Amino acid sequence: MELRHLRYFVAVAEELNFTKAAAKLHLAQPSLTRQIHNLEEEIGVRLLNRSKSHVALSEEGRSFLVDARRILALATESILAVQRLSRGETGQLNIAYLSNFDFELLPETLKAFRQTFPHIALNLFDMTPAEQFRALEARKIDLGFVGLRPPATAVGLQWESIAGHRTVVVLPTKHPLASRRQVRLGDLETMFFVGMSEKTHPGFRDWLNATCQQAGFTPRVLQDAELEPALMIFVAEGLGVTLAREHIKKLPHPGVVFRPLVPPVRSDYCIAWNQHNDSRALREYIEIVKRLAAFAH
Amino acid sequence: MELRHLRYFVAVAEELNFTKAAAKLHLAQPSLTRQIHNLEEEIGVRLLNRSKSHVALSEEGRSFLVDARRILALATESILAVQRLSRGETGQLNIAYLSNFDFELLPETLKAFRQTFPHIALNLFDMTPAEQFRALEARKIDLGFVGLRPPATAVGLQWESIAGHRTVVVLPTKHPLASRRQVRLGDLETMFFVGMSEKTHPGFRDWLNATCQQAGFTPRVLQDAELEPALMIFVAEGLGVTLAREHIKKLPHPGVVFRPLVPPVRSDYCIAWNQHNDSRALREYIEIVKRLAAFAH
DNA sequence: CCTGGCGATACCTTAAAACTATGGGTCGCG
DNA sequence: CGCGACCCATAGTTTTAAGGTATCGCCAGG
Repeated sequence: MELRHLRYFVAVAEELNFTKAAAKLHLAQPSLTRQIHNLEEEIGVRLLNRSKSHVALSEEGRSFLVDARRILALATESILAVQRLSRGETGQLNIAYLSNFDFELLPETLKAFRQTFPHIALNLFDMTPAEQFRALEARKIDLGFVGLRPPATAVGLQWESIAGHRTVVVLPTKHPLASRRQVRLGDLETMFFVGMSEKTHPGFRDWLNATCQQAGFTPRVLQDAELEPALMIFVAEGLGVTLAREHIKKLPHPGVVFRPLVPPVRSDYCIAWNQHNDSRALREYIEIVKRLAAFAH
Repeated sequence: MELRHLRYFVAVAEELNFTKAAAKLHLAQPSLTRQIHNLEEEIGVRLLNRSKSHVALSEEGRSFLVDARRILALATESILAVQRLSRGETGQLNIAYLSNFDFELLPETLKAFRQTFPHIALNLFDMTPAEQFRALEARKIDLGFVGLRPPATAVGLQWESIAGHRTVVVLPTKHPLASRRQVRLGDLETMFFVGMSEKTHPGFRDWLNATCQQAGFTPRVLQDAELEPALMIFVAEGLGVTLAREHIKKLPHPGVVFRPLVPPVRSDYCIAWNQHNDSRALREYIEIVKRLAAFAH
């Protein structure tokens, strides 16, 4: 059975006259007769009762007509839907971010995107970087504001740095260095550090090591936190110091102070996506992020 | 676009390999390639991303795949459904009756039908005879327990008498004839009658006239009732007498008595259906009614 | 009883689906 | 690094089946 058979059957059912239905289909009447016969033969059910000079739907024909119309409507609607999708008139974009480490670029770019592509649904998900990497690999989300560079274990991901944030030192209030207005990276060489767990922030340790290496030392990490609030608690309790992007200041915590580094140290903020993701909405959104990121510098 | 294109596309989408998909479809690979190309060209959307030696679904392809599967499933399900219908495994039978004038044959036949065709849905509707005739013409119902013979105005209806019910006289308690154990039809010649309205019981007047004609007179009808309970009230109030099938006794009413006719007069009880209705369930049901009706004699 | 309209049938034409053969590219393995 | 296996695309041919023409037979209406 092909859609053609359904189209022909619906036409005959509407006209109840093979000759007229054939004309409407721009078809010769015998061709139509034959196709309907073929259809009835294939499904093994008489759909039309033909007395000489009169055609009527059988009970089965009436029932099948409903289904035939539904199938045809679904087919044309599916074509239109996929065409709309390819023209970018519909679609969705699933974006993940880390609520504890959000910054202006996310709402700005969402607003800009929504203006240009108002018909694309934007879905936001709050995930840790590790969750984002998994979701990107599984194509559950299209783009993640991961911050950290994707670790080597996350295959197939593409990333781009969209900002160079100032790095600050996070200290307990009662820490000797807290009295200074600014801190040199080398001052931290002898300190114990707290960090983010690799389970939730894969690549954090690499980043911390690489950053400290600029001052020629490897940080000694005593304790890992799974989420940012826990990190602040650990620092406040004096378990160690840590480095973080300046945006951590938006998460103030009693017993914790932030001090700028001299000379300033910048750390990348990355977005990541699946390199096999050919979503047009994604491409457009990345363009917007890049443009606004460049503008912000 | 034909269902073939969808079948082929789904196969390729499942295998992500033209050669294997072609084998699964018992098809040469170039044919499959061409059909997919044709499909993409017709709808104007790239559904598959082919790098040399790798096939992947595009975003549009993923979306279209869902629809394609739905359409194919609907198509096969529709065929199965209409086949079940033609085998009598499914279907429905809409039957109307007059609740005020019901008799044993209805529940008996329903029970017998349900035993033989347990998968056919039986829908019952309470309608006046006039409503039943209209519904039969409009094919809203398949069969009506109309009682009366279809009037000439109801075209395309077929009917059959399934019982010859005894006719009784309906009298006010205080009526002179009420004191008799039985009444002759001729005794009613001088009486005033109440009857059923032609609006709700088309053909009632014809039946009443034809019955009285057996005694050589034409009844003088003073008042019409739209429903049976109203008829009983009118008789009780002394507006007139009337004739009815014996089953009217199931509707006792204070101030009303029933008296048999001597010699007995029988009146047909008819079922009616649309002569163009080729429903298998209907045919089977009529057979059951005829069989049980013959048995009841 | 004839005529017009309709569907079925027979036979032919044409379009397109399917096949074979083959090319050229990529990937993986030795 | 090169060879072979695999894979999709293309070209040309065959085959299938959809579409067209002519015509028949049959009912319905005049």
